[in-house]
Amino acid sequence: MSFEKTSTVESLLGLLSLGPMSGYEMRQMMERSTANFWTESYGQIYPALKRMVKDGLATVEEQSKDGRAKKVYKLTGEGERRLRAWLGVEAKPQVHRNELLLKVFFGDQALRGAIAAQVVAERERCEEALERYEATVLRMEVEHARHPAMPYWRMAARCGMAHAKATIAWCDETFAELEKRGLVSKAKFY
Amino acid sequence: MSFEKTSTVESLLGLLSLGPMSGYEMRQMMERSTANFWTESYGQIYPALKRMVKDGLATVEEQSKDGRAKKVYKLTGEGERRLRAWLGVEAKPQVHRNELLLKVFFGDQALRGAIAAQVVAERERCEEALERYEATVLRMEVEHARHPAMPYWRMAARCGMAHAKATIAWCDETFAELEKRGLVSKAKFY
DNA sequence: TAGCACATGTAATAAGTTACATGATTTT
DNA sequence: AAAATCATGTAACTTATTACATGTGCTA
Repeated sequence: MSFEKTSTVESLLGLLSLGPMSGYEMRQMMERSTANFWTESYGQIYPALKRMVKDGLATVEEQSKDGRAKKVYKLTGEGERRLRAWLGVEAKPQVHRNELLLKVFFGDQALRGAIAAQVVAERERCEEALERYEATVLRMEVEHARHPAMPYWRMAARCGMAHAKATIAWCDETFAELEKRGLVSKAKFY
Repeated sequence: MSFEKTSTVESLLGLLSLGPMSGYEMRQMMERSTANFWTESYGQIYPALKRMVKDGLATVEEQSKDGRAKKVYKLTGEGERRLRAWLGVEAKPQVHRNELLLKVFFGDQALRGAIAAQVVAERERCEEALERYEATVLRMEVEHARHPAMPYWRMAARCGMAHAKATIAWCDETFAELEKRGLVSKAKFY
């Protein structure tokens, strides 16, 4: 069993494990559940679905619900096996590029206040992410309280939330240090 | 001033702000300093350097140190301005894909013990990252104690370390929960 | 009737890795 | 003498986003 470099196909298999659905619905579902740590564009989804059918990982059925045509995909046994196999393979360590850290690293070259502004902006982004996580979990708890996968959804969300919280703490600490060093441009923050 | 989607050129400008160097040396330097949050391959570096010279962001000088030829690049005023401008632009929020979280999210489909194993593996990766960060900072403190950029290098490292620590804590908490739910395959961990 | 959500797809472009090709020098 | 490191580069391939093209059905 060999896997591609990225997990586009597997993310779709995972969604199909929750029930048959169309490419459009997959995109939507990602937006409402995994958006904080995984998304796919239509440009990836539709070609991937074609490959999946060709490879026997899913089947298609053209449905015309209310005159509106859609292609509903369904996981095959082979698809399930493939998903399970992928879930058992250790993700190999990959560098996730972090533009903020790159900017901080070269911060000595920035105009006074620029890095402090980056830190403030990052803090805001993290607060937003945290809110998104909280809203997502809350909605899921309400809509799918008894779903067997719920504990896993909660675990995944908690990891993202832990990241966000740690980054917020770092932002505060770092902003304070920049302030102590006189590297915060007053005009912008008081 | 408009920027490309990624910061390959800017990462090279940043390195050149520390002093003139060759493409090979840039790669090496990244490996020894920003490897935890930013790397570039030669396939990116060499073409980018060509573009940079063409765009007036750097100049080249062919040097033959000890009979060995190399191209040493140097930042121009325009290159400096460009770097400073980039440092002042807020990074727009991007989803960084997290394969581990995707696997946890679909963990209900995994074989017993598989997700616990993923969590254990992630914990190890984070411990390693933490060690790399500590070693990097230590080496820098020794080699460049009085470098004006040192405070920024420390800040960047501390952010990465905070991430790693937060993830380790999440791993422990999550492993404990999986254990409580009987989702750890005994054979593998005792 | 205008606009939005539903629905599927492709083409162009961008971004990035890997493997290969080449050759010098230094270390083992 | 072999292997590793220094040094530059390109070609093939993979991955991903964005914009475009097309059309239906529902809602304001």
